Amino acid sequence: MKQMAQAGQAAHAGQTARARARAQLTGEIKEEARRQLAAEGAQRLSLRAVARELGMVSSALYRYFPSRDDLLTALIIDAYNALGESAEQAAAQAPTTDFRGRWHACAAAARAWALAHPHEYALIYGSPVPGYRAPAETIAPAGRVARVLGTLLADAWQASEATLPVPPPLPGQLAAQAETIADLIAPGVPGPVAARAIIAWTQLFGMISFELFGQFAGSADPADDFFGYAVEQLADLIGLPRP
Amino acid sequence: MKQMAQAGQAAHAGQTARARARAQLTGEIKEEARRQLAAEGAQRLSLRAVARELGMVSSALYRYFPSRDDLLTALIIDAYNALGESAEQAAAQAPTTDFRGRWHACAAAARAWALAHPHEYALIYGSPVPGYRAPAETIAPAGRVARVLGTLLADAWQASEATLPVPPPLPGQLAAQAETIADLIAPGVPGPVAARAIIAWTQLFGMISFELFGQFAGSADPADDFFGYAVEQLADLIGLPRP
DNA sequence: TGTACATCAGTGAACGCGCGTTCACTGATGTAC
DNA sequence: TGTACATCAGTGAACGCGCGTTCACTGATGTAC
Repeated sequence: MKQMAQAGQAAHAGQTARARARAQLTGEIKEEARRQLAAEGAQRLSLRAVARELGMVSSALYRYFPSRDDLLTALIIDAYNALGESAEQAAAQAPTTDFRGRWHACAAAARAWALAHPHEYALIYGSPVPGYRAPAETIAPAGRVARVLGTLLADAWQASEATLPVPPPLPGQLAAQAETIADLIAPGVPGPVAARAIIAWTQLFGMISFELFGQFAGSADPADDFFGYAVEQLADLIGLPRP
Repeated sequence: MKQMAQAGQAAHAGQTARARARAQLTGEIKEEARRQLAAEGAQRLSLRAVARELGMVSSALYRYFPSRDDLLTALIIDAYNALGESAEQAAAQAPTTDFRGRWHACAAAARAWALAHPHEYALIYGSPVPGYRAPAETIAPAGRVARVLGTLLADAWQASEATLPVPPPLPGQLAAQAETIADLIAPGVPGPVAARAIIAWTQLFGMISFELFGQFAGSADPADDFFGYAVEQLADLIGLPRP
């Protein structure tokens, strides 16, 4: 029995049956919670409903998540990771030296993911859930899309340092903030360029939110062409070379 | 008695005591609801708590608002109007021909209002409240900030038609959408310029939302300088003449 | 100007709902010797 | 290899809460003649 467990597949190596069951049920709980989140939105997500759907008693969930907020946190982290992964993979499809292509792919993937998972998007980029404070573990996953942008910008800068234009110096605190960000996710890129990348990043999610939350009704809706156009303008703003 | 009422102040002219009492209580209900909204957020706003605070029985509120959603709608309209009015007034402070000044003032006022009323801002620009559908009466108030931008843009365009650059034509559906918007709020402005104004408008609220919802933590926080810088970049993008 | 009737505001009780969380418990799984 | 004890998962009942909305009612305000 013990030998069987030890000789099991790599994923289960060394795990007892109990540990395996626990891992699987934890996954199932998150899956069901995600389903309800997608169907109803974050504030309608309840532990009791999740338990009901899984055929368990509600108190049993407390063996897996110490409170509703912890379940929410897990979903938030998953959402950031899913969005980030989708942006990373899309950007990786474009040729490494096609910086504009990478940026367009990243932006389009983020938008597509958001449109496909509106409630999960709202959970991470919408109004904060009242009474909930995001713990530190969410920070890293939350930065993945920005990192994609930072990386391709750094690559672009390194590839054509001499030909890219450097914008004028930045005002006040922004100079230091932009340098910090550049050091962190786009090493080698000058602050003024990084500041414009922050604009692009903000604009990207601003557009997605507007589209998803219905603010484009009567203007840029449907937003496909507007989105593409704006992304192109942002590429110009941060100085990505035209192919 | 009747004569007194008829000879009353203009605001009350022709109103019976009952009608006046009704108008005032309606106002007090909204005020208290706004207080709770500001303190706790939209999903914690409850009819019962409002009634309690006003010393009424909860069912009495149904004489004033047929349901919780109707109260929410009233608050949404008020919020759009307060934000819009504050942007309009700020923009009107700048000299009419200082188009950049008007844009900066409008943007700064919108941001200031949002920071001062975070939950009201979240109510109108955050994730939609699940199960709630905004009725048509919210559309006009929702457009007031955009209208400020449209008006100053139209003014700028009219004042210096010859010297402003016209961007290249727009792709796909966007051309028609931009023309429609221009006709509606910025008559005389070419579509490609209007499209960039939509970008500016999106970016404005994208930044405010990011700041309010905590996404700038670790990058552009505090966001004062970043905000001013971005607004300036947007002025360049839409081609507002430098003073 | 006074009276009869209609309208309306506010009351208090009730309906029916769902929620998060705690707690003492049973029985199965895992571990140490 | 077998036994004794410790750990853990899941149960079922309960606590205490607050919510939106309905309904029959009382008494005050307004209106028509």
